[in-house]
Amino acid sequence: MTKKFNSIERCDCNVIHEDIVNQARDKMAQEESLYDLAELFKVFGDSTRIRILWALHEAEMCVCDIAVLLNMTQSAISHQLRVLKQAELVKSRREGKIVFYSLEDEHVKQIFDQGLIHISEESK
Amino acid sequence: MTKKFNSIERCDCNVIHEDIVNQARDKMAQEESLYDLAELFKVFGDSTRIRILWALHEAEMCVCDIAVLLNMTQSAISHQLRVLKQAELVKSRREGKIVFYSLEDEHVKQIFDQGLIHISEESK
DNA sequence: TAGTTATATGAGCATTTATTCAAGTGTTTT
DNA sequence: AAAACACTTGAATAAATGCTCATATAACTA
Repeated sequence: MTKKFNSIERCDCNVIHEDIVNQARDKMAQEESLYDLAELFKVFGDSTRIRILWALHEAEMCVCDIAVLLNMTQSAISHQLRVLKQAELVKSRREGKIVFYSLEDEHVKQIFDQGLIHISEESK
Repeated sequence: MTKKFNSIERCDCNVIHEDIVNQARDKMAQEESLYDLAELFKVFGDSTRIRILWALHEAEMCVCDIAVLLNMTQSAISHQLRVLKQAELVKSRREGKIVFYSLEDEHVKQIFDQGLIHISEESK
């Protein structure tokens, strides 16, 4: 009854597997950008944003075109484009009244593809 | 004043860019698994889960080892391992009282790597 | 059998997030 | 200059999410 279940206490495993834990600790330190990585994937982890990216991979498009394509309001699309721009996944170009959006670079496609490989393996 | 701002109405662009929009529409139909893809990236889009995956890439580990490594409660880790397992990113193996978790396959690493490439490009 | 250890799980709570609504900016047209 | 158009933005709201706490389960141990 003295044991507090919800505290971060060491258990016997931690001692038994000490070398494994320390090894993993080194690996964690090695990659300090794991938080940035999570932020990047968070941007991909929304169906609206991923559909925008997928559409832009075909062609440069303006906000209202994307809106009708995804059957959503311009406002909603504009908000999400802002997120995508902050993540440096898309860039924009103004031509008069119209603002055209396109993919920032080619990595986007590669991140997509790796994900799709996993999806297709899953459904086997 | 008759214009409703927040409805999904066609604008002049949609007519002017008709072929581009239709082309993109074909591309959307082509990949009906975009929602699954978003779900996958959503799992990667959390720092706790991505650190778990990163740790497991080094070695198979039990729940309490991961907990001390990330300085979090066993409960929190267990909840996240459940999410990772449902996404088929990790698998588990029981050995007496202890449950060992490991990566389901090698795609995980590749998805990681693509993300890291983007991160490193960004910070240039 | 009772107690301990390792893990899982359901409910509750606080935070984040995606969308909507309303109002704004910037550009073109009349 | 005024109206129309394409887009942006801030506030509000509803839904989703991650963690905590308490409890449950499963395996081992005394």
